[in-house]
Amino acid sequence: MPELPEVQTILDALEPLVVDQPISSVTILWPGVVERPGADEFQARMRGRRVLSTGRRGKYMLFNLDDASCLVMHLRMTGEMRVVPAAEPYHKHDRLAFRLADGQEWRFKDQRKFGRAYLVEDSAEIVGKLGPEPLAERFTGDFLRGQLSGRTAAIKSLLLDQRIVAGIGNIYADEALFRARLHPQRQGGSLTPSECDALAAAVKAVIRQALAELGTTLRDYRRPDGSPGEFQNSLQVFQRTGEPCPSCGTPISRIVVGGRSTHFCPKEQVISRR
DNA sequence: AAGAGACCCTGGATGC
DNA sequence: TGCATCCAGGGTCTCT
Repeated sequence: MPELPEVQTILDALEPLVVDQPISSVTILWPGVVERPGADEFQARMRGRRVLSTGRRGKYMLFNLDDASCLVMHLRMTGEMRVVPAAEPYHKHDRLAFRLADGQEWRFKDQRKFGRAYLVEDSAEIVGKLGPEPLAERFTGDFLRGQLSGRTAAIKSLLLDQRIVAGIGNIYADEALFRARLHPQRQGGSLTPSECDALAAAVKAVIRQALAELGTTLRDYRRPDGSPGEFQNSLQVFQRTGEPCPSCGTPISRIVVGGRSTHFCPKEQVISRR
């Protein structure tokens, strides 16, 4: 499932292939992929456009276009981006394709049809309500403490709330909570200042490492050249149920928090001390 | 306002 | 072997 490190890795590979290439035609293979405007208008307005630069906010990809509009895309669960020769047959799960001037085709493939494209005048229409980037200077323990104040929901659920911090999904939430040695069901507002500091630092560290290792490939995530990431080899708790905690050897537990599978060390991540 | 749960989807895994 | 059911989860929506 693409989270911040996967989205950034994909964008880094995609950028040199799509920037400055006029889009000569747009093929919508499944109309539901276009969230706004309507499919016909999307097709008409994208034709002839050129990507000037790319960007990212949380898990959203931003493609800044030459008419000052912005193509915003979200991969959700199973979205993939590839750039292939235009003559290559479509895959069953291809949903959207942009024909580029150099004869290549930029394709969006998405088995489960959760991914979306938005063509907007201002990207803030889509990403305006997101919290800070985890690697931003303003994402600190103090900031986190302010956001968590009074909140009774599980810290795991709050880490997944994109309005608090943008880009974290199920994998990195579990990994960060393990690194900070916090139980995923701790109430957000119960975290002490030092625990907030530790959690903010853990989030930054896990995101930095996952970026360096080009993301986590468990199933569907692929870089645009088809190769997998490497962070799956660095996972300490995620999807390691029953395997020994890398720190103390206790078998990793799996529970459901906020409807999401959650993995943690039951000995080192406890709800209350003593 | 905040929190909990449903919903959207497909296909792989599991169970009978 | 074949069929039904469960499960994965990001974001949005509804309900309380």
